[in-house]
Amino acid sequence: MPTEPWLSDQQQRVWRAYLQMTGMLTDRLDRDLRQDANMPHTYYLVLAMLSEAPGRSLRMSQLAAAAWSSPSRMSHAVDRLQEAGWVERRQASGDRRGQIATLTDAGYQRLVAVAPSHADSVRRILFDPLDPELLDAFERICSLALEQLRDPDSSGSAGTSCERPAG
Amino acid sequence: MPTEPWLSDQQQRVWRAYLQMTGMLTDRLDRDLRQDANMPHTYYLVLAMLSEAPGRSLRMSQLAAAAWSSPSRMSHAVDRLQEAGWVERRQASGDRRGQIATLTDAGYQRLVAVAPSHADSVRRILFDPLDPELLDAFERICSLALEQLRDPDSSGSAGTSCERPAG
DNA sequence: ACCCGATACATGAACGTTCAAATAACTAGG
DNA sequence: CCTAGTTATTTGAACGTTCATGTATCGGGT
Repeated sequence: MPTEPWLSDQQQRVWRAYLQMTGMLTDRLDRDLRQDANMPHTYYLVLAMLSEAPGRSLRMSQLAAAAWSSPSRMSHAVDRLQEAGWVERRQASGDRRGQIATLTDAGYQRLVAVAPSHADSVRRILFDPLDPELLDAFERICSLALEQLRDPDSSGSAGTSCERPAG
Repeated sequence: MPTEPWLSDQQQRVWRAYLQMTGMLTDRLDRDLRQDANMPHTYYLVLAMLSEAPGRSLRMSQLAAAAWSSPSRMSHAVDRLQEAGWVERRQASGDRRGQIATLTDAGYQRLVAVAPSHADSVRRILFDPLDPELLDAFERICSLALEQLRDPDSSGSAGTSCERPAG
């Protein structure tokens, strides 16, 4: 029903390049962060989001939304970050169900100790090679995909016929 | 030492869009594949790579390379795929250390049953919104990043000073 | 006041990935 | 040969994520 089945040769080529690129990039960032700060990239994002929030604090649900994480994942993550002494939990005033996560001084120091080399890696690998035109294009590509991802339509199976697997 | 510390505002914006886009996309694909075929996306890739190989077979190390996976991960993955009856192991002739993974008929049928809707999702979300220019740009962006990632230089810490975390 | 559903978060088991280490087989030098 | 070192693959424990479920708490109706 939609436009066409399968991917064109170029689309297929780009898709595989995309898969390899994102895989290698997250691998690299994750490995570096684990070496430098003993935490995975997702945990780094939690600290970064908290550091930007007023009072370096966010309710669990807001923190999960900010880091594009599920509530359950954030619960586990804050468990670990709390054990490490980088985040604290506090009861929310007004709503006794609410929990507020706060970045500790130790957590902030950890963050600022690691952030420069992390940001530098991202810039060197991903952005330095792009001229302004390509950067604009990259922004549009991400925005367009996000638009599709946020639409409630594209879910479930829509398969037609089949000859090649098209990994 | 390198060009500049941190990211520009636009780079920061694009980086976060990229993080959210890749996260949501892999989530969506992984969820769909688990529902349709009871396997994660990485396992789908294993089947897809095997299906394209001569004799639908590859040595473990080649399979790992084709799917951009570690040897250990592939070993565990083939364990599971073997339990499911989608892949078989066989001794390599000539090198008694070698193991050859082969896609079974059941595995191939599973693959072709799932592939259309999977490819369709990828196309709808990622490629349909792109005009030819943007698709070209996307290809160049991925290639440039991969070039950086393959270079042996960009590793370890290169941090300078710090004010914002720049998640 | 009570009930019903929704909301906020936590819990625990299952799963996939990673890491370090182990096993086994090949290869080259003495 | 035989030893030392390398290569191919496996193993098991630790970790992070997911899923289904559990436990409070809030809000709106009656």
